[in-house]
Amino acid sequence: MVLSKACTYGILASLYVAREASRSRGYVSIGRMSEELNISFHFLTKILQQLTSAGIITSMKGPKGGVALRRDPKEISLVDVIVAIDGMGLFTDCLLGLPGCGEEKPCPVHDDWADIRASLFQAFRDKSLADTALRIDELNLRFALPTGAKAARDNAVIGRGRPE
Amino acid sequence: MVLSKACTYGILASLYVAREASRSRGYVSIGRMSEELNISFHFLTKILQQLTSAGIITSMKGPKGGVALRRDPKEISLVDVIVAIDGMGLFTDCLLGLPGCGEEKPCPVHDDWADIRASLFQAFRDKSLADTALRIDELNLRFALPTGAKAARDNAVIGRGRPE
DNA sequence: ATTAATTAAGATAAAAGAGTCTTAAATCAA
DNA sequence: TTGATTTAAGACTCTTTTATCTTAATTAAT
Repeated sequence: MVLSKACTYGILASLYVAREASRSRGYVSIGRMSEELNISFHFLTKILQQLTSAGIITSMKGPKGGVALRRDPKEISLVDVIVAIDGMGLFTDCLLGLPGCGEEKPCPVHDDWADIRASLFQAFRDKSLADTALRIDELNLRFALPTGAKAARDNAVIGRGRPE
Repeated sequence: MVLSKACTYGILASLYVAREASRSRGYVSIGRMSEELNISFHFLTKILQQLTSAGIITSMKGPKGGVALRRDPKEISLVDVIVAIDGMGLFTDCLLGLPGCGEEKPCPVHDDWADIRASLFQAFRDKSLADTALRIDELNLRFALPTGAKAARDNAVIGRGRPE
């Protein structure tokens, strides 16, 4: 797996918050978000805490509490979210896990992987939450996780409502 | 992690066998290979069994036994090894783990990731064990895993012998 | 045939990742 | 102030991956 599950959840949640932010002011409830995205509430909470300590979101306790983006969604890239949860490893580590691999002492696949991970980094550094959230609405893209195993078919899509 | 540890070990082992094959005939001892690559013998054995059942290598028991490539190393690509151990997921799955993500029903990052995973596939499909093993010798590339934690510095390199 | 060397295979263990549960702390509303 | 709501934090469980250990099966050499 390229991204950890926690990281993919973090991205989906960030996009969800970015979309909500463009609709109404105020904080987005984690409980509601976990239901709509079909992500375990407590697990999601932990992930959002990581995003909080990374300075990507802020949180507020109590009624009407929840989370909100800390900066303008135009200024937050997907790389920011990925790095906050999975670290820089994807963009820096040797594909074969050989420590010390680099330009001076490359591993057998260094050159190819270095190119590819660089384009990965570039693609996701240039993709802001704002852009990506906008694309979701414009193209009516897939977004939420399926509710069950079989749900891989009747794809849940935010904005159209989800099947019970 | 992009590739599982088992998969990176499988690649290193395949390259090792390819290099040995170009030197002497006969089977390559798993015990010796595990020592030189600093990979746990029993774990490596299991990985090689996967490569065996995938038709990439053959094995022989008994004295002078070991493993050998089943086909011409020019005809075995890194993709073959990766797929044998980690499956096709890296080259087919949605980055965000959304099942059903595809051209018709893309996820928010589908387009970028589809490009990148395609170039990943292409790069490693066009890289044969023969080519890669040759490059190791020509450029005196890094190859083996470090023996310990600190060994990340005094990088072990096959062909120069390893420090005790 | 016997023995030593070597891979195969299965059981077990340790570590990491993913997910759940409980309690505490903060906030809002009445 | 009290109570309800919501996030924070830590302990705990479950699963998968990684690694080890033991025993069996096969082969070569004597």
